[in-house]
Amino acid sequence: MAKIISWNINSVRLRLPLLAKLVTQQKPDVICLQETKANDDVFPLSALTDLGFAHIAFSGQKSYNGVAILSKIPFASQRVMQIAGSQDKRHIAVTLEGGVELHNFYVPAGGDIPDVTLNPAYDFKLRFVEEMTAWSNNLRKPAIIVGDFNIAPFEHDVWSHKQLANVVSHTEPEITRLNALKASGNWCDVARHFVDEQQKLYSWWSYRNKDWEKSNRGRRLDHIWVTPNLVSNLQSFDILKEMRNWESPSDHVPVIVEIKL
DNA sequence: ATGGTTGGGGGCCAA
Repeated sequence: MAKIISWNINSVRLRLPLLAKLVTQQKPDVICLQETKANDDVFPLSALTDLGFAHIAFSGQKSYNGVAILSKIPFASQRVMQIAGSQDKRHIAVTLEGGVELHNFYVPAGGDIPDVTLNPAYDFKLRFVEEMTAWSNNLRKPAIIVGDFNIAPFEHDVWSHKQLANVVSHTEPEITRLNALKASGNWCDVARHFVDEQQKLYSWWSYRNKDWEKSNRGRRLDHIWVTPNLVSNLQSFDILKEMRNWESPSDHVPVIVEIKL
């Protein structure tokens, strides 16, 4: 059984102490990070190796984006994709020893205005997910995709379906495209495999709130999906909500799957 | 309708 975590860490260097605490508490085999916000030459490789991860793949850039996979399981191979014509570091993939492909994505947030003619970032986000779909169609199986998809697809993936209907992350064009991606690989949404669709489920709470826990205006932006042939291998799913109250937290909390590889 | 906070990096931009 392998425990795999996906977490938008919002600066890998700033949050090394939280990462250490997470590793101590959860003892994961693999951690996929997004928004490392560090160029490769300042990536804290030795500190992460010291946390027990002998195998680390990373692809970063200065200030923005950046992804990494920390693993106790060896990699048979690793690679990155450039998506939607961008140089952004938003994807990294490894083939885990045993043959399962693990893909880690940081989907663009898409800016504030949900209009492709007024907001190039929103257009980029939609095209990014469309290109993921084209990629997914040609994927060899079995595979796991994780990451900050920056889209909350279901009604109860947001605190208010009505109030967020025109807010980027929960708009119809985004959800339509995410559903197309999901259908292209017949992907299993692991969170909703374990937790009923009618139950509220969030992985992100804005910093711009006096009391995130009391207002509880969350969104489920972080996802773990597996190919159909891995569904019977799923053991558990969890969202580490309490980590949002740790000192100097990310605005995202880790999502966790246990799966037989 | 607006603003609220955070991180990186040294300007504001992105989230």
